[in-house]
Amino acid sequence: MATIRDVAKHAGVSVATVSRYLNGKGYVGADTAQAVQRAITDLNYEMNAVARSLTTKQSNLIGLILPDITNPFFPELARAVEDVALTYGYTVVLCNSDENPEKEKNYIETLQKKYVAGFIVTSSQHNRDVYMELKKPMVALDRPIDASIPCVISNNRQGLKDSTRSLIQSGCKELLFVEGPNHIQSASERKQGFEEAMAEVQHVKEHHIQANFHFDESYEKVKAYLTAHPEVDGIATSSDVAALGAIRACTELGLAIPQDIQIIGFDGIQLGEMLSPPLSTVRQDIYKLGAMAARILIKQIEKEPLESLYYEVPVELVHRGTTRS
Amino acid sequence: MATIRDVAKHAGVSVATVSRYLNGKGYVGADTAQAVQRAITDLNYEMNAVARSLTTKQSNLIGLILPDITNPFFPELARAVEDVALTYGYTVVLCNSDENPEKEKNYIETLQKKYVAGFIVTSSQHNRDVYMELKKPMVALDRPIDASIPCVISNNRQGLKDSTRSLIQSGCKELLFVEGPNHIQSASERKQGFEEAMAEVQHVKEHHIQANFHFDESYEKVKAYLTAHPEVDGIATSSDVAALGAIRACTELGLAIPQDIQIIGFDGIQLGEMLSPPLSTVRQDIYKLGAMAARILIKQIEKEPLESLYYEVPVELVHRGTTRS
DNA sequence: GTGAAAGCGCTAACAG
DNA sequence: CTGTTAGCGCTTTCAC
Repeated sequence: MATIRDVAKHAGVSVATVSRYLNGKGYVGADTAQAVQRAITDLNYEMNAVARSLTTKQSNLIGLILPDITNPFFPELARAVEDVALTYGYTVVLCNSDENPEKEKNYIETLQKKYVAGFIVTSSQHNRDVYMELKKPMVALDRPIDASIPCVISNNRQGLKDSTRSLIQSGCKELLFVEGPNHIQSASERKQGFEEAMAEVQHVKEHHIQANFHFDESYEKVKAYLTAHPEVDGIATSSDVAALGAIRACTELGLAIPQDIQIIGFDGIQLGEMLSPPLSTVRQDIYKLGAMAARILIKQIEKEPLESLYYEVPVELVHRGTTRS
Repeated sequence: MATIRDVAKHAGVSVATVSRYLNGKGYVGADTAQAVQRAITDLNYEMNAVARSLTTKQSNLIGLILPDITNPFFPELARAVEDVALTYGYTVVLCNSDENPEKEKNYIETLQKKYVAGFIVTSSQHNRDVYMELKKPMVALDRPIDASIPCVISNNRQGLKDSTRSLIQSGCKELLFVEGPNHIQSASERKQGFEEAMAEVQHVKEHHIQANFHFDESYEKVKAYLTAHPEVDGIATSSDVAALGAIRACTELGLAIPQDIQIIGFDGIQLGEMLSPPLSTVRQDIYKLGAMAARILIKQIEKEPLESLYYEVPVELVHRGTTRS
C-alpha cells in the first residue's frame, strides 16, 4: 500500500502538494499536478481513509438506525439509503434498534467514535433528548423526532383517509380499523385520517382495535373481534402486515375476500403484490422515502442548504384484489 | 472529548500505561490501574476508534456483502449477523451487490481503506479471484466461493429431495420443478435434490422450467407452462418467492391449492407463514445461518481456530396450507 | 505555487 | 511495573 509520502517522493514534490492535489484545495501548478497524477497511477496509490479521518475528524460513514430490518417495510428503505449513499461516496452502517433507546444510544456512541458523518433514524420520540444533543447531521425517517430535525415522511393522514373513504364508497357499513401503536406518530396520524373519513358520513358504524405492526397480534385480535362482531364488512389497517393478519382471520372464519369483507392495508410492501389475491393498500413510495432521506442527510453533511425541515411524500391508493372498487 | 493524554495527566501516569490498562496487555500495578480507572470515569473518557485503527491497522467493522437486502431471504440473515456482531463489539456495513462483481470489488476496496476486520459474503463464484486474493478473514454465506473459504450453508440438496418426495408421497404424478439460476451453487444443489428424489420413483412424470428467484418471472413461466401442460398436479420450487409466483399462476388459472395442485417452496421466509393459506416449504434456519457466519468470521478475526471450513445447517420440511400431506 | 513541520489520538517497542 | 519515544498516513497552517 503506497502512502502519500511515496507519491510525493515519486513525483518529486512534498506531501503537502500531493494532499492539496488530492483534495482539490489550494493551488497546484498544472505541471506539478501532472507529475503527481502520474505518481498516483504509477504507484496505484489509494488514500487511507482512516488516517484521513483522524485529521479531519470526519468519515464517510452514515449510521442507519431502524427498528428491525426484518420488518418488511425497512429493507426497501435501507436499499434506497444505501443506493444514494453509494453514489455520493458514503457507506452505511446498519443498526437494528428494536426501538430500544439504550441500543440506539449505544450505536450513536459507537459511531461517533468513528467520526460518523451523520445519521438517518427511524425512532419514536422516546429518545428525543439523545438526538437533540447530538451535534451531527441527521434526518428522521418515517417518524418525526422533533420539529427542529429534518424529517421525511409519507402523508399518513391522507392515506388512511383515502383508504377509509374508498371502503365506504364501495358500500361498507361496518368498518373495522386496526390501529397501530399510537405512540408512534405515523400511526396516530393514520388513525386521525380514519376518523376524518368517518366523520364525513352518517350511516357507517365504526369499530376499533389496536395491534402492533406484527402479524400474530393482528391476526388474533381481528379474529376475536370478528367472531364477536360478524357484522363487520370492511377492514382498514395501519400496516400491510396487519392486513395479512386480518386476511388470515377472515379466511379462517370462512369469509370471502372481497365479497363478504373487504380489506385494505397500508405501506405498499413488495410482498403485497405477490399475494393471491394481491393486497389492496395505500402505497407509500418507500424507496423514495429512503432516497430522499439519504439525499437530505448528505446535503447537510456537505453543508448545502436545506429547503425545508419537513418533506412529505404523497401516498397512493392502490386497489388490488382485496377490495371491490 | 478527553484523549488518552488527558487521562494520563489526570492519573499522573504516562500514556503508555493508560494504553496498557485500556487494552489489558502488559503489566499495570493494581494501584496504578485504580488511578487510571478513576481518571477515565472522571473525564468520561472514550477511546477514539479512528486513532486506534490507524496504529493497529484494524477496525471493528464487518462488511456484509449480499445481493439485495430487498430479497426477503436476506433481512433475517442481516439481522442475525448484526445481532452477533453487536454482542462481540463489531459493527456491520451493509453492501448490496446486485450480484455485480464490480460493485463487490468496489465495496471491498472501500472497506479495506477503512481497515475492515472481515467480510461475510453471499456471492457466486463469478468473483472467486477477488476473494482468493483478499487477505482478510471472511466467510461465504449461503453460497460457497471456494473450498478454501469457510462456508455456512443449508443442506439444499436434502431439502429439495424432501420436498419432492413429500409431493410424490401425497400422490402427485406430474411434478413441475421451478429451478433457480443454476450458476448459483445452492440452486444447482436444489435441482440435484429434486432429481435424486425423482430417480427413486417410476411413474411420476418430471417437468422443468427455469426462473430466477423473482416473483414476476416465476409467475409468468409457471402460468405459461401450466397452460400448455394442465396435467401438472404438483410444483416444487427453488425459493419461496418463486412459489408465490406459482401460487398466483395457479390461482389465475382457477386451480385450487392444494386440491387441484400442490405447491411447496424453499427458504422459510417469514412471509410464508403470513400467507393465506400459509406456504408449505423447506425451511432453512435463516437466522442461524447468519449467526453462525458471524460467529465464524469473528473467530477468524480473533485468531481462534476453526473446526471446519464447511458448516452445513439442516433444513426442515414444513407442511402448511399449500400441500395435502 | 510549494515545502517544512506540527499535530490528530493511539500503540508498541525499548529502556529503565 | 512504568515512561519515553517513534511512528500510523494524512491535513493544514505558515513561511518562503
